[in-house]
Amino acid sequence: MKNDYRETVEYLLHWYDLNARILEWRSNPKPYYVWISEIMLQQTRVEAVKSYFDRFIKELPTIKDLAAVEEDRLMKLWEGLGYYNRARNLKKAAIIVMEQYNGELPANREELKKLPGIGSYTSGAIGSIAFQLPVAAVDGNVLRVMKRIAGSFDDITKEKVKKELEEDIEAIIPKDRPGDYNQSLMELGATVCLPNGKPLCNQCPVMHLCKAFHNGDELKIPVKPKKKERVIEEKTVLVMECAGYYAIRKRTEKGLLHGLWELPNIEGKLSINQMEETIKTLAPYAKVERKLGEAKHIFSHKEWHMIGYYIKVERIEDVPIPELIWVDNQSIRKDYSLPTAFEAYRKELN
DNA sequence: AACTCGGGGCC
DNA sequence: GGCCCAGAGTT
Repeated sequence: MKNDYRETVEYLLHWYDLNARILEWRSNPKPYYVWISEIMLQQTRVEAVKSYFDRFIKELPTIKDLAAVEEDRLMKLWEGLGYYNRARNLKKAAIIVMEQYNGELPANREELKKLPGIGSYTSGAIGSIAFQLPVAAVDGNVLRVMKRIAGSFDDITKEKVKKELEEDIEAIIPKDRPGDYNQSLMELGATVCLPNGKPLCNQCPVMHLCKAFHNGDELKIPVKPKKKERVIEEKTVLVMECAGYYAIRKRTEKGLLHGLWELPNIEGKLSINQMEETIKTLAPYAKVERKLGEAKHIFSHKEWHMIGYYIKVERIEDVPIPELIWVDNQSIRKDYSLPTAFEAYRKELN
């Protein structure tokens, strides 16, 4: 279904001029800054990104620096932000930009989209904000705002709906300020046209154009189907300590949190008796000192339900588990990316 | 078209 | 306890 959003342009741009938040990557929209910020902002709120962005740019001020950064350093810069493939793809793309684009991002949406980690939204965002290309940048905010304005009950998780919206936007996007128009839609979605049933319609610069508001449907839109339940995984986490050093290991190559570090852990929740039996076979001279509390960590699609044990080891040689490395707490904090999922047990390290 | 991939903030 | 967030890549 085609929608005409032409009338929104003047109101949204004017509102954006008065209400845009001051953000580092907005004040200085160099392609590299816009790129890094847009990747960080994928599925991530502005407030969470700010400090990561500043640190990242300070550490890796140019695409050349990013292309050369060491994997562990990169993961450390991303630690806690989540979706770690975003960071790996940044580096991959930076190498391609150095080798194929003379060190500068291409000012072309299709070329941008070829780079790892840059899809339809991000290519539109970088294209319009950094290069003033008249292209749409449709994210969750834009879908919500536009479907409310149109009074549309389309299922916004459908790819076709997103594609049609891109076309509708590109039909009316102002050629002199495409990046500002896209950002005005996102800014409105983030600060006024809020999700979860609390839009601030009385503050909205386009409420007179909004069919959802007119019809009293603003809480029913956007339409999304329900998500399926998360899978629950039970784990027993071991805090193994030897003279102030703690055992950690690198997670396997693929899948959840791959390539990051973790506290050693076993499938299933072991009772203290089971733990004592198990430790005999793993490390005969280790002692189960005490039970730690239970903890839960929720990912998008699974939950870890964990129990922990504090295990004391007299000599590292007594633990014949080759994949473990033994590191003091200060080094872990400085050099090893230990995901937030282990936070409850990480507190035991000192 | 469905699944995987993090973490946090807000109700 | 559930929702959603300036989504992209893989299957």
